[in-house]
Amino acid sequence: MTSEEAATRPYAEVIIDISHERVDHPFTYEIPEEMRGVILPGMQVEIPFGRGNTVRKGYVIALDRTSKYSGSGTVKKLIGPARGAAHGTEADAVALALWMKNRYGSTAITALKTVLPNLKDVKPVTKRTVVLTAGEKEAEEKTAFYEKKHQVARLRLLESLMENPEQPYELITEKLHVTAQTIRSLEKAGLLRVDSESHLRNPVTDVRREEDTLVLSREQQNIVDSILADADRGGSVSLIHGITGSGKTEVYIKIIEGIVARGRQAIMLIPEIALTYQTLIRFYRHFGDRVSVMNSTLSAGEKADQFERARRGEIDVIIGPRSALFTPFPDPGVIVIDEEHENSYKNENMPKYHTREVAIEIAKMHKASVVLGSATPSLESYYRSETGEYKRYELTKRLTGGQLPHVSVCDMREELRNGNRSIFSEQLQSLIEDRLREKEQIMLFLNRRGIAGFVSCRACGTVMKCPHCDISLSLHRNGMLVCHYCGYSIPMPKTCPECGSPYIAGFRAGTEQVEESIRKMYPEARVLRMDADTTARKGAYERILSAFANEEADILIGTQMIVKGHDFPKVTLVGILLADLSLGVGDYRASERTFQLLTQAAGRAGRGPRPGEVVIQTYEPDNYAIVHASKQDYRGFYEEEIGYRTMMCYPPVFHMLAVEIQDKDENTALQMAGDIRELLGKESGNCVIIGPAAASIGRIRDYYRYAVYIKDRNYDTLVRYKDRAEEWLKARTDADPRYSGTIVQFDFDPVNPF
DNA sequence: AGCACGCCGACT
DNA sequence: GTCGGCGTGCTC
Repeated sequence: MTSEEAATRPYAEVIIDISHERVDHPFTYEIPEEMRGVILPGMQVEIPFGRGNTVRKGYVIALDRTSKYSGSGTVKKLIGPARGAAHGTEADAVALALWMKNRYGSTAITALKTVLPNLKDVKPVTKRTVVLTAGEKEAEEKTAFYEKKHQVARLRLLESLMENPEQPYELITEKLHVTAQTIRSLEKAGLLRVDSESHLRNPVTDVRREEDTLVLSREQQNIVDSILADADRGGSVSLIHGITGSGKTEVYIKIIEGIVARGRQAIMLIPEIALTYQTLIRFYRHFGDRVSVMNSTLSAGEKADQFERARRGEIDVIIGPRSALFTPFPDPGVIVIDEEHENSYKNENMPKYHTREVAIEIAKMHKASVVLGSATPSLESYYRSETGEYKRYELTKRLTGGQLPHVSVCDMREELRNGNRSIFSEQLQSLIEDRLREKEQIMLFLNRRGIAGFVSCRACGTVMKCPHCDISLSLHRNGMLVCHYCGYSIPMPKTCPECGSPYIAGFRAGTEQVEESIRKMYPEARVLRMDADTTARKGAYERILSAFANEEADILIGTQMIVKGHDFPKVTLVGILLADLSLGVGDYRASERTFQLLTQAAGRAGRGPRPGEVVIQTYEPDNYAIVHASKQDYRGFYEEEIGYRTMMCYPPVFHMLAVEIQDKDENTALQMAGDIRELLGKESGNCVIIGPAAASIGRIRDYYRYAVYIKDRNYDTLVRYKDRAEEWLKARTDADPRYSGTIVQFDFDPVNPF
């Protein structure tokens, strides 16, 4: 909306900065005359609110010619802008936020804050420079004057400026020991000037833009051409299914290059922790200081700076996790989602959005393209590429030279029958010995889901549990028992609190135990371990990976985190110690997750010239996820899995809404869950309802957790059920104060079990 | 969410 | 007789 147009609309629709359903609707305020045309949608404003007219913050979502308020109260005047100025890109953001509120069921204010992160409290960093304005003659006169008067601070400042007429403010106050007061008085005297320019930090430094001679294969070039042609026709959604090492990154770079050449911008999304240094360097080489990075180590202020730079058109490309999706580019042309199957693309806070869906919505608004890439696409994306909703491209050749690794499956039940009680199969042991002899590297991967370092009594079997959560406590190095959900911690007891037996000990079945076994069996091997414990310190993650890349170790032992996209050419053996552990999780995505994990882990082997070997150890060698992963057969897995999803009415064939209920009182939670089930049962004739079901973790932080699931082919139908449930909930909490403390949240197409 | 108005116990 | 407990209800 232009300023002229805004000036004709004296009423503002404002969302109050309170995240509560009872105030989650627009409030009408009158804009004082002198501010008309200044106050624009997306702007943060201060408004008087409530009986006491407390000054609160709010966000303008629309402007009107006439008051929309029909109640009996009076329309108040807003106070003014809270901070900053509107830029013009916010109108899109407001529309997106309201779309998200409706689709995912959050309050408008949390949706707005997700989409307009620059509205969160951040202090702008300004760079101030002190500039000499006095002429040479005047300056010399004044120098003599100050010298005579023994005004040493002023003298120091002026002399320094005569030598160097433009200096950073901080340099003067710190090195010269000149106070702000002195600078101000010289400014008043007209001798100098303080320039302040809001300076936006760019985390990209010291990387020279180089002529990167990327030569694409025929396969790669075809994809780039096709996607760019689509972009010129108003955009498309494409899935690139490419095996590990098939050169997806080069394709992304070339697509982005094409989009930037058309004067548009690009958003490159990567999973939470997976941004490798090598990938980054390649983007820097290509786009120089026109690219910016966003990651979790940046402060809120630095993140806001990146958004501001994007808005001003100082950069063309942003690389970052989920939150980088909301970069306010003036004309985004492509959104790339790498490793699109990753769970971190689902926001687990409100609004519980999926990055893929929001990206597609943003793309629709801007006639932009979405490019999804993965070696193991999510069932969702592959299914939509089958129905034709997305275009699909295949990258089938490994460019890095190596062939696909040889994969074998070891039945651990048989090992046990043959008297092998160690955690390594005969085959894996002999391969480890071989690789150590050959001075090649090994990765041992433990799928750790489900086994923590829990503590139990050998005498009576009591497991130490958190008193606030349905979770067993895990033993940490410092001798404390810690709950990973609420942080509760107690010192490790000497005797069992139930039976008094001293035989109480940690049941160590994690990576630590693997490390210990390896050290015992192969004392000469150099071992690195990577898990939540060893990466707790900042930078530890990168340190371990680079140590391994520099061949400072022979064996890397780790959990999920070692399989994400890192290239170690010297690795010729990957051992997956307990492949079926993630199958036991029990939600409908367990097989998909297992298949993805195994395929990605196997892909780590043989990235160099030497062929790789992969050993998958399992107790369920016939499980289809394991069988297809061992054959690196995505298509085969997909066919089988989609059959299961279809039969069971699960996503992506159906959509699923999880209504998550939490209360400190178990009966209240259960009652509410039952009532919601009944309500939804009445609403929906033919769709499938499950529940109330106890959550996978029945209690967290003293809140009892239940869920009701409802499935339907049509997403919008589920949105209607959500709206209906919200409305009903409001009435219920009004009528019965027992439920005022009950938390009810919605999760569409859940990715992680509740 | 927060603040005001409202209807019942221990204080000058 | 009043001061104040926090239980409901509204906020443009």
